[in-house]
Amino acid sequence: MDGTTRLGGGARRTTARRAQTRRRLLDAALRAFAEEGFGRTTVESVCARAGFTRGAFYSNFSSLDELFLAMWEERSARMLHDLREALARAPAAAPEEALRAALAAVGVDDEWHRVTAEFTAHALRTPGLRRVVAAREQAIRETLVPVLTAALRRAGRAVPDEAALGSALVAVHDGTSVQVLLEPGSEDALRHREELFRHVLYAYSRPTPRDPGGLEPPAPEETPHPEEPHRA
Amino acid sequence: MDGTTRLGGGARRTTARRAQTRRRLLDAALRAFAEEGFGRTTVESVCARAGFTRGAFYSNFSSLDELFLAMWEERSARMLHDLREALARAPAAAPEEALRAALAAVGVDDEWHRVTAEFTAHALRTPGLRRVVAAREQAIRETLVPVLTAALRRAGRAVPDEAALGSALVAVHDGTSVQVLLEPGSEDALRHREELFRHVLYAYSRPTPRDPGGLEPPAPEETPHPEEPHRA
DNA sequence: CGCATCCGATACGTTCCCGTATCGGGAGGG
DNA sequence: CCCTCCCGATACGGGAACGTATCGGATGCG
Repeated sequence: MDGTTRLGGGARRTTARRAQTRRRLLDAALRAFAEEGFGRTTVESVCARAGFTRGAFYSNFSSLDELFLAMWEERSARMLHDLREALARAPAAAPEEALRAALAAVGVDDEWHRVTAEFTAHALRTPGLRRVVAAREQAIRETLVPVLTAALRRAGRAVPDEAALGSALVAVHDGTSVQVLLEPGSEDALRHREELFRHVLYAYSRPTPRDPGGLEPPAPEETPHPEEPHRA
Repeated sequence: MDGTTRLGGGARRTTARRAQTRRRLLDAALRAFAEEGFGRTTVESVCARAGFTRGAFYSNFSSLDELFLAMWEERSARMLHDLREALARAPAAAPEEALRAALAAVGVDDEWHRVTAEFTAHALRTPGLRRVVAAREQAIRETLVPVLTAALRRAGRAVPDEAALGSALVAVHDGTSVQVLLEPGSEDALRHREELFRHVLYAYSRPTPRDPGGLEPPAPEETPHPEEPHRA
């Protein structure tokens, strides 16, 4: 914690303003990518926003792709962290509560969503990145699902297929986020989003017959699940 | 239908190979945008794929944005048309059947999905385009929902909120498409997608008490829907 | 306070792509 | 069969952004 790196055999030395420069570049990058779109964004644009010239950029990164990836991983990790925290804090009385906390932590941030959407599209055409995105999604699922499962169990509901619940929630989040952003002021979109989340939550769990617990069973009956007809 | 335009007062004349050129450019554009991403795609790249030089391009379009929009609208309209056709053909015995037909018509086309995803992200930053995309989504919902509703009714189920069902299905389609493409060979992703659709279909409908019809009621009971607690 | 080192600014040559202006071949019409 | 007018190819000038090489100020250390 001295602000500089040790000199140890061959290692570099100072690292003071460096970090700050990197940060400013990373922050500027988010704004640039959100406003101009990745792909239309130029090195110079990012530098201008950060108040630097390209010299600063090439001293810290070797390409726009690298900066983009670094920025995305940082924001994405931060989001995942916030999610964990929010879920840890939520007392998890009702599963609805936990889900609401998760949604609040993740939010439907316009800027961030645009960047993520475009990054995902980009990743779909770049095998290396595709794996990165897939891994992050998996991490999100694995953070979210156990907490929700626990909350559901406490509410007297069991989750037969946790993996399915996880991917359903992520899909619903992605899908409805677009809709919410496509219709800026629409209250309908937000309501539909929330409703869909609730439906999914209950569709992927069923009431545990035994141990009626103390909590009110919020609903009487269950969803169909007509065991795939297996026909075309 | 003579292949050329009438000369009437001041109108232009021929339009023979013109159409073919446009088509080749439009097709090349899809490939270019899918592979390189909109934004990284250059006019020259599109022309090269189509076997033209830039002269042909500027003679037909005034900008890449215009070509992009034209291409997207064409493909998107074609997709909507296919969807209508598939739904019209499906005898709609079971709602699952109708949904399956719809999904088959829409498909999860890698190329097309990437282009759409990026276009949507782009549209989110361009008010004019945002409205175009929103309108197209609405058209899709309005095509899909009545058919499914009818099929569900025939299967002895009523849809209380058609708008909600529509946006839920679109959201689920978008969200799960990404997942399927993120994990190329994954059978899980496909299964989860299908399962989620089924859940949504049943979660947004409930059995009609009267008129038990002739068709087997595929499931006994209903989903919770705990009337929003309205609490934070 | 002076020195070694880092780091971002500046300067430069290059590449890529744009958009326009002009040309020549070919498709229809008469 | 000629002749007109379209339309895509070619040629041209310009600008934007790239990546590198070098410089001078700042920074941290003794």
